[in-house]
Amino acid sequence: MDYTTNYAAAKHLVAVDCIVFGFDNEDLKILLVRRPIEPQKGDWSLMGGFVQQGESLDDASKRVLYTLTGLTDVYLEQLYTFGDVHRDPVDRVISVAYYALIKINDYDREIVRRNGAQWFKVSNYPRLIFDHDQMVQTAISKLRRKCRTQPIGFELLPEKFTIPQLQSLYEAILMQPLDKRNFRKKILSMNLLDKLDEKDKENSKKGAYLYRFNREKYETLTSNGFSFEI
Amino acid sequence: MDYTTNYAAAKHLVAVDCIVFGFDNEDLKILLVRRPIEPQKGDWSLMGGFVQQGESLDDASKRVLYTLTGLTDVYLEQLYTFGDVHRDPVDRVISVAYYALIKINDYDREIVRRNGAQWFKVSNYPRLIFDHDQMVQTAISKLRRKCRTQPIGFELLPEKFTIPQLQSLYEAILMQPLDKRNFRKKILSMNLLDKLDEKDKENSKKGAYLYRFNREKYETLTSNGFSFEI
DNA sequence: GTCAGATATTGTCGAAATTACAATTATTTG
DNA sequence: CAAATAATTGTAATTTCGACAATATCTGAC
Repeated sequence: MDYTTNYAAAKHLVAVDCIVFGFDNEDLKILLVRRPIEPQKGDWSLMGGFVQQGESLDDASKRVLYTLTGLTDVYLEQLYTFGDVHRDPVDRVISVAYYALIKINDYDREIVRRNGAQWFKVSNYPRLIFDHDQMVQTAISKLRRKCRTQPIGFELLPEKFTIPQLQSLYEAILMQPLDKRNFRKKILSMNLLDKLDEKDKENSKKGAYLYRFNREKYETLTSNGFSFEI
Repeated sequence: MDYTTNYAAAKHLVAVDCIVFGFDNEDLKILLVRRPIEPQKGDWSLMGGFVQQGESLDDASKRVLYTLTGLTDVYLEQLYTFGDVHRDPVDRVISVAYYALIKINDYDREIVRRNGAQWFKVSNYPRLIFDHDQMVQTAISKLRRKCRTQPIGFELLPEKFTIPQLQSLYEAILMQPLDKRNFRKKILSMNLLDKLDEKDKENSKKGAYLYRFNREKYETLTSNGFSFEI
């Protein structure tokens, strides 16, 4: 910041809003809440909260996410800051949007229920308050771009997952079908997955082998110039 | 934003800081100013200013850039919001960083001189106040990533430019030499440049043909599924 | 006016990556 | 044991990428 203008300093309300993504082996979803106060009480919205004195933006986003899901230590990244003067029709509020990638069954269902939260497909979710729809679209774009060059998709899957599960995750994010043989070839050729001796039999009669993402391998390869690419 | 927490609202100083990039046919550069007030008066810093009541973030960044360079209508994009509590040792200030790409000879030299501004190579610039160094590094990373998939490099070149000029811009941003034949082949194969009948003779005896980026062609191609890639 | 110097411009070939495409395997259930 | 379901595997054609060097054009010096 700087003091090089002739303008007097002005203080602002600053909020964080969280786009929480999950994947249910079928669709990419976002977690929405019903706004508990006026104006627009009861309308669907992102989960948010004001940044406190002595609280960093990252800490505020973690707090908001914890309040909603009971989760800590999840993938959480700053997305964009929305600062139009009238984005909130009542007060002028600058909002820093964050997006989180969570394993959809890991959150505390009780806390979520208490918050009136609900999962919606990103392909079909209700009208949101203010500019929250723009936030969601920005987040989807970013996720779609980023998942191609960074191994962040795994944040949306359980620890152990199958190749077809991983493929359908990518298909849901990218909104396009992928070739089974080519997908498997590519992902396995990167040598980032450890094949386990277990099979998942929930989704097929034959059963599919489970794999685990090996972050250490990823970091070793990356430091040697490797770059992830789907 | 939301009111769903038990915390009382707190207001914050919000600033914008601008990383201004230029290219002098040789090096990628940033424009820095000397901080005019205490603390750390006289130290090098990014140009910044506080966000006013009734002023959007985008407008604030445009104002700061205009104050520094006299320019309007330049490429200006939000980068990241820096919100650590003690990033400014005196006051708690949340800063939204923007980066600008300008044609290095287009700015008003008088205004720049009055601001005590100076261009520095991104490969060698002085220590900056607060977390401004982190801002610059974040901006360079973003530029390096983005210039490969979006035609933003042209913002740093004059209206008319030669292929070797364009190549040395990319070499400066990416910090790696590129093959002349392959570069020319690739860029021309995209059909985004109009070849002019003029030559630039400043930089060589033979002279190099001038080209112009054709934004309409780019948009047509893009809407047909084309994607820019260096 | 000729030569040296400097940069612009052009093409080919082998390697690597990408794409398209279909049969077989393993298991469960009726 | 037949049918149904999803997982798993390979190959060939195409395209893209990367490496690599000779020629063209102009200026300025002599």
